[in-house]
Amino acid sequence: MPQRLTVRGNKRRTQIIDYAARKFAADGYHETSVADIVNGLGVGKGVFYWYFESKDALLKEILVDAQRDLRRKQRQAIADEPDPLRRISAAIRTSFVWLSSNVHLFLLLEQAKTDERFYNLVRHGEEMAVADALPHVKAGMDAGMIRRDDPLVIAHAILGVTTSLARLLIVDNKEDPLLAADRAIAFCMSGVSFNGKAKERPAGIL
Amino acid sequence: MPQRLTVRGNKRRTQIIDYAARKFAADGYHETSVADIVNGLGVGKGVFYWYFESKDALLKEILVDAQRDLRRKQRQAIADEPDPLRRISAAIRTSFVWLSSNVHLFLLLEQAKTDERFYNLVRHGEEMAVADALPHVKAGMDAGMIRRDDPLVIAHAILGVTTSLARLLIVDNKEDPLLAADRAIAFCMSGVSFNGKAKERPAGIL
Amino acid sequence: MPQRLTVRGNKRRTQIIDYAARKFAADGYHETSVADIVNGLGVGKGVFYWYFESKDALLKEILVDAQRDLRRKQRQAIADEPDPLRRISAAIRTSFVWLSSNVHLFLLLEQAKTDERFYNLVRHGEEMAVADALPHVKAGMDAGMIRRDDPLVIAHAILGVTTSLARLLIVDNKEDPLLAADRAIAFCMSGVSFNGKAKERPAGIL
Amino acid sequence: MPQRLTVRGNKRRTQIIDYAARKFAADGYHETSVADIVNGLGVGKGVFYWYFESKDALLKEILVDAQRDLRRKQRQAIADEPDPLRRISAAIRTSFVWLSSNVHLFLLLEQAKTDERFYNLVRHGEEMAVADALPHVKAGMDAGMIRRDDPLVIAHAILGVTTSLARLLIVDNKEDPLLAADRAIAFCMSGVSFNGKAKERPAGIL
DNA sequence: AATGAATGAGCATTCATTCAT
DNA sequence: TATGAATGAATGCTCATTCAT
Repeated sequence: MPQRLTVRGNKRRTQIIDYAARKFAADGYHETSVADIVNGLGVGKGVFYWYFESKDALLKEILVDAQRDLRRKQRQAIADEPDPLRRISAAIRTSFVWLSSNVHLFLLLEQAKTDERFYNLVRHGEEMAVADALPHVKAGMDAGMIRRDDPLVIAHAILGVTTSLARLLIVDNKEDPLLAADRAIAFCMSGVSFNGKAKERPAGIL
Repeated sequence: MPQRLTVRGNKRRTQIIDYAARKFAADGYHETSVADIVNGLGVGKGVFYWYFESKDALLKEILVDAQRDLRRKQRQAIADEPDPLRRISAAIRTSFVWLSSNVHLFLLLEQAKTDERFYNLVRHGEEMAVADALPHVKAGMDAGMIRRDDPLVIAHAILGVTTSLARLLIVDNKEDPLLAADRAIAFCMSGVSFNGKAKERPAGIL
Repeated sequence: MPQRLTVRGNKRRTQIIDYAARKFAADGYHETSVADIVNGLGVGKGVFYWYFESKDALLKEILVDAQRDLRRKQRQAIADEPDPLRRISAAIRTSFVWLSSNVHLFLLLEQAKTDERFYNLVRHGEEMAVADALPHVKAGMDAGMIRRDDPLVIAHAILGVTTSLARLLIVDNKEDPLLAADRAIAFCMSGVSFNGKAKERPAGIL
Repeated sequence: MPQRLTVRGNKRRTQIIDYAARKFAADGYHETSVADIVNGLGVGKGVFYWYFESKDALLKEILVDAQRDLRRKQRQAIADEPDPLRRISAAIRTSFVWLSSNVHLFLLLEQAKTDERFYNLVRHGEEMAVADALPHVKAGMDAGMIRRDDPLVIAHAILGVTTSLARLLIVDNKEDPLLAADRAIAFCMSGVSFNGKAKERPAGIL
């Protein structure tokens, strides 16, 4: 609501965003009341509405921020990589690394995606991530490295594998993100079959 | 609450379950009130609590029913298939067919999975589906048809691809479920690469 | 909110309307909370919203009902009166009688008229009252009994005198409504001057 | 709160009073928050409470100022007029002129009159206006120019006509105030009947 | 004089659940 | 079995007012 924030104000704002994101992820958006948030922070209820127009607006901001942050990281990771398959691998790896240090945001995104009110927002972010990946998938096809299919389908399948294994390996099993990424990459490259020519040589930590 | 239901009572019950499931899927569980349900059915509020202990209990029943139904269908489809890869393909294909005629249940399951209160329930159902698939994955590995990795990881990756492409191709694009399934199978079999020996010969409709 | 009300329900509804109207008039609409109303009636908060969509909706209903009631009474009083001036007098007299037994509704109408949200509603009711009076004013002009001016202006002036003297004589001084009406009629007929030919012979109760 | 204001401080104060008066009149006192006022003026919230003890106190000051201003103007207009009826006419005319250039204050007074908290204040101002008019009404009666009735009733009736026609002709129809005043005067002088001897010769501007 | 931040009681409204009939 | 009525805790949000700087 206020136009310009002081340094103190900006700290408060960030504090609320961070606390709320974790609480939403842990207890659920609907189950977390504004009262829970402000009480948890030990501030008055008015503080919340000083910084955010509504509870919905806060979640939207969290979601947009999270997706923007992940996207930015992915672009950086891909930037210097000429090989299409390696680009895709790098993107997957970045996702796992980002996710493992932002588990709450991952869970929150998954949650929001199933809520009519936020579905479009999350979906839009995903579409952009998919759109980012599309050129590389196409380039891979043109270079004969990737089998021909609708690139959109390929991209969504990769997203599905990433999401699914992130939940299993990172959230539940708390595995190392780079090792987990390698397994997702392996599946995306050759599915259940043995490595074909599409297999890239992983540049992971080990 | 009631022990035994008359024939009429059973119809009412089923009617409520069906209406509620669609409403929950369309508008969201939290956004759908018990009043919405009973008003939509043109009955009094007492009816609801005659048949169900609570709103939560109703959703749980819907979820369990849905997962049981899908699982039963998958078992039937797999029963006569000796080849491990074909079993997996058949399971995927069954999922797509079931999903395409139960889109609301698919969406509801996705939704419930992100809700703390129902997460364990849905997860438990998924674990069973994964458990069902596990022997086939292992058999495939033993037969040298599937590369060696943690079978659980493979199973979850397949689940991720299925879920992701079901949403894209069935829910959003309303594609034919068997064609959609073939694309998911293709990805699961060989990822982005060209079909290796792991590729099964599809036995789809065409 | 409910479609059909039982006898009991209708009683409750009327009870709420009546209690709220008096409370609104006494303490002010804004100053009276829904909690005040339900506590005053000794019922739960949900009861209010079982019968009314909102606090605003309740006030609107009170206002419309009040204006409809007054209008109906005025029409009855005028029905058998052939003389234009006597019709006007009868309408004024009816207003005073109605007002004296519905002081709270009078005050509430005055209050609502100054509230942006209800202004149009009240104004619309007044316009109808004025429209009811217009033909008689015109008839009086045509018959040479009323001086020529915009009938709308005349009608509003009469309304102004009625409102103003009702507040002074009925609300504040608690005078007899018929005597009070006679004073308003006298002013409307000849203003500050002595009775000219426009003076009607009062047919008041005494 | 502050005892003495600097020149700049006085300007601020006047600025707030003026802005708030218009906002209150346009949107309603309750609907206008202190935040609305300070934001509309582009100043901080503290400013408001530097100059005014409370929101209520501000409105009270606006109301008192408005009534004092109108009263002062009426006294000036009446000062040199010996004829009782002409005095009354002059007062009515002054009201219309003042109202037409202070529509927001007129509306605000009407609004405040229906609010328990401000009723007494506004009423007190009106009583003083009535008290101002009373001697002239009495003088008119003594001179045989005005029919005998309770002067208070006559004065309130005049006030009612003025208020009612001001709303119709000035606020709604935006008529010329002097022409509008003439119509109010005509009604006050002879009601609906033709001009008797009570009719004064209007000394309006034209 | 002025600002942005903070307070917290209060408000309208919702809704799962219970109850009398 | 079924209904309409009732409950009341909880929620998101507002806003007059105060405070630290």
